[in-house]
Amino acid sequence: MIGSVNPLIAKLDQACSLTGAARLRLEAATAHPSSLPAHHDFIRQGEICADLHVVMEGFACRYRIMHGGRRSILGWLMPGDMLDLHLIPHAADCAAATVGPCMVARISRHVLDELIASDQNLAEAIAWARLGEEAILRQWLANMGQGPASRQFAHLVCETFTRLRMVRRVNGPSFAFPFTQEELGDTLGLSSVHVNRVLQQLREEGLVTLYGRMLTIRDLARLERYAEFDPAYLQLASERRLIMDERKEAG
Amino acid sequence: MIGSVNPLIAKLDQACSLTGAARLRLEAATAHPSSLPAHHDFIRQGEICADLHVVMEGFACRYRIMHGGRRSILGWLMPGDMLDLHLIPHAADCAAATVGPCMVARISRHVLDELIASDQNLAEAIAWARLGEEAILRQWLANMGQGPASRQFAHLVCETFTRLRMVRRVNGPSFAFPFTQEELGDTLGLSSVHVNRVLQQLREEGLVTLYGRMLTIRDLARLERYAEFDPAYLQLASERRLIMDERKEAG
DNA sequence: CGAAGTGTTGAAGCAAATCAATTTTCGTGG
DNA sequence: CCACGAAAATTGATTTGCTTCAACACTTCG
Repeated sequence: MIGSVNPLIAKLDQACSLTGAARLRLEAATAHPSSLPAHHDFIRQGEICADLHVVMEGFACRYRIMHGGRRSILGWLMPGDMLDLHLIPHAADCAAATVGPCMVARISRHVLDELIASDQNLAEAIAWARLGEEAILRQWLANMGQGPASRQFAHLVCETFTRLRMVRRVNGPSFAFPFTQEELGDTLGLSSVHVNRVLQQLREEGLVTLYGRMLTIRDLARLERYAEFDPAYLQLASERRLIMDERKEAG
Repeated sequence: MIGSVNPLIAKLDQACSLTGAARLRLEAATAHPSSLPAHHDFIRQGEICADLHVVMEGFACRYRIMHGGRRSILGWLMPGDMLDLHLIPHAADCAAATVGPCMVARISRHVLDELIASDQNLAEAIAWARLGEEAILRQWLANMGQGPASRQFAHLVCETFTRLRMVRRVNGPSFAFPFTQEELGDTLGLSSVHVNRVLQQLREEGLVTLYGRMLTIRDLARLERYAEFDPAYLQLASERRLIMDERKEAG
């Protein structure tokens, strides 16, 4: 299953049904991703990069080194996710690195401009993708630091599972999960020791297990309740259709 | 001083020097803000609002009611800040409310589209404003939950002071600060009791005092060091000029 | 003037950090 | 393939920052 679907197309198509021509253009633009090893920085903080990166396979993250040496992970990037989607080249306010081995495509600003100019629908889909990106960021802000750590982690798992499903990267209850406990700690603002205890707790409660680099959801419904997870913020795409319909009725 | 400068124009002009015509258009679009009382909701969560709101005077915030009744404040809005800057109408993922009394202008999507179409420079300035918005959001995520609560609060004060300065809303060391301790707690994810103790600590250290609804910075340099505050993320505007210069040299 | 909202203080409890030691897993070269 | 060293996971003991609960003072406003 993995690799069988272009994740970028899957994601954008969910926002605005793409034409065949648009699919072909996207397919061409992402046809030759580079294969990066685990823990490889591909955007440095402060670097001005005009090009767009697209994660095609594996996990990457955005992070920043804080005063005192502590690392803070500010976002996870999964297949179909774009980096620096802003239409303006600017200095990166945080670095980006792979977590496990990754496939990352690079689209030059020039090609991106062409893509957007060529297809109104595609331009709109990209705008929606950016909106979704922002929604996730705000959700992280709301999630982190609120309630017990086990709930926060459970929420993160629910989000990840949903995002992966949207780009057809899971179908069963398990998926590859290359984060170390220390990296999870850097994400949630917890010590790795405490992450370990949280994982044990969730395993004992029969919600989630993490063996090797494989995460398994034991009881999705209970996990979502436990995490207080509401997938609405990830489903801007379907919401969009509601809005379009409303407009037609109004106009 | 307060009210003497249109904060939206001040902000956008910092990103891309505006033409006289653009200033006039912005002035006209924000000429009749409505005056809202304190603690007044003006965007409800889930509401689909196509129009753009601009805070012209006072503080507002974005918030969400969490499972369990707790309120989480996800952003502060100050003079010159725009809400729903996305170019797409969509369901709000969090509510917006005034904190103290506020002046809020409303720009219809129609007028906004005209503004953007009329002036390339203005369109670019708005894109930069959105970039700045995102940078602040990411900074909040990095700030909250990292290090002691007193540092987090100090950082918030530094950011607020800098943002207000950029729109000419302060010149001395003091400024109006209408937040209750409970609202500060909802912002930082702390109990109001602990906020109270943090405030006392910062006062004892001679960094910040908060009397009535007026905040005074006693020692800015020390406060910034204490907060580990780096204003870079707020200065995308000046950075922009660097990038433009680079381009000219390259091209 | 009374009532509600806000700020202040103290005491007790708890979640998570920290420190430190041990085991397990993993990657690599012999 | 096994042996080795390094990275990651696990466990226990201790400490601390923050929460919660509760009472009380102060302010603001109807």
